[in-house]
Amino acid sequence: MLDPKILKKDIDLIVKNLDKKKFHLDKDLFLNLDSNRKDIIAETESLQSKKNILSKEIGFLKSKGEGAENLTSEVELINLSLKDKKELLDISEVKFRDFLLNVPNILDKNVPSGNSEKDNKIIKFSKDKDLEKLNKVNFSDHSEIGKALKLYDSDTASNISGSRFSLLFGSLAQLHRALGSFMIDTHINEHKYTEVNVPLIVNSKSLVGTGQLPKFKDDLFEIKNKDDFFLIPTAEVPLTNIFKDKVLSEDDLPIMYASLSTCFRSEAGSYGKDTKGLIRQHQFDKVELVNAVNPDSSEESLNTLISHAEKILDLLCLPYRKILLCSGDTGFSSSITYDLEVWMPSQNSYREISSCSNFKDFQSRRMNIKYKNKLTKKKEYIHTLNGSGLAVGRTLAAIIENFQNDNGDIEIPEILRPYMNNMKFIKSHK
RNA sequence: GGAGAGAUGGCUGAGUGGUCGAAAGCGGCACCCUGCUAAGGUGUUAUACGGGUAACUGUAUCGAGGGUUCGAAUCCCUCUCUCUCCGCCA
Repeated sequence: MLDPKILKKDIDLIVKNLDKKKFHLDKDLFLNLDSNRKDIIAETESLQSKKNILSKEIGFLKSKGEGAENLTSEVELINLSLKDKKELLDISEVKFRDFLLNVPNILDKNVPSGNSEKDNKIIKFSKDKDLEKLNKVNFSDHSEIGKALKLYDSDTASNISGSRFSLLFGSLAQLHRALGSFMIDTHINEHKYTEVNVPLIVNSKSLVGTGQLPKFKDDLFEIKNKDDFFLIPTAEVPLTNIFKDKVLSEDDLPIMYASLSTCFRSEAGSYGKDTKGLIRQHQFDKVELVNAVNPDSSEESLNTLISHAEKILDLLCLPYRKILLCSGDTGFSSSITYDLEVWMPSQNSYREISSCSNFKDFQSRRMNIKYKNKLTKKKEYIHTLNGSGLAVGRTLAAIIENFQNDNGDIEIPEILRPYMNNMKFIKSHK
């Protein structure tokens, strides 16, 4: 949520900024809502004030044993018009807040202008990009490889659940589990995150806090027989909401939480896209990194956060590139987003495997997360950031495709072998 | 799922219809004092939204929402959450 005061003050600048995000901010509507609300507040409060004064006087008179019928009937009259005013006020407050909740975050000055992913800016390629490997022999899709090994089955999964679900068997299931463990272990041990085990079901308030609601309800799975339960689309939601309504001490910042969790997305509107394999599932595992930081250091924190995600790709020796998303591709809540994209040989392209964003005070304003600033002695909004470190299913897919040998076996990246009983290859399941 | 108890400021905890944004203690902050020194004293200490250059001022907030009343932390209703006991259960 944007600060309504700043929005009003810099409205023309903000309209321009959000224009680049392909959001049209209705300036007149906002100014109207704002002044309308203020007028009603003023009227309501002056009535309320009158009422308070009179009521006190009645109390005073009665304590002296005197009658106060005149005053009582006067207050009754005030109450009548107050009731109408309060109804108007409620309506106007709700409209005002709804408006604000639907306005996206403003873009960081470093975000390049652009409309679609074509305008995203490539920042760098991974060091050990193995071109020989990239151009190698076999371009089988990971799902084909998995099926050939008899360790992957989407047909049976769709009987059990429906489309966009998978079954993994044997050493492929083990590799999947190893990946999750390796990632979270690395962040805990090397990057000093605190591991958190989170609820996979959250209420709508939490989703409003992080920005999935009210605008993106269609992307979520809602639980039908229970009021106000949603499956999390990412652990970002519970992790960031840990801080909701808290005032943190400046000394505690930054707070770094990491969680390996299952995520659920309805993938509405992506019919026909990535229908094969593990790339776009209704259910997938992901390690999520969330930082709560001092506003002064959020830019630096984003770079560090990205390096944490990159570290995983480096350790796995997967080829990737780092992308700065253009204005049109940057998400609703984000001010600036970098993606990491892993090389997928079968698609001859890079695919998103991590998305790291600085939300600045957009989420903390929605969630009311503050810290006590030692210098100003005021409570101020913190900055929140998050990133995937990494999406486990997509990483598994990338490993299958990038580490496939000519004979069809999959070589297990060295760093994962301790998690796999020192197994070196995944061979076909007989 | 059944039975009961509860939810008050950063924390503990008083407060059952008016002068209560709320006693007291702890904690925090500021200043002062000092041969009782891991001490003492004094003051101060919430948030949001209005109005005002400002000093300041108005309104709201005692889990949430509704109701009774001229007036609600206090009475009534609904909901949420927490705790205790019973049942069930990974």
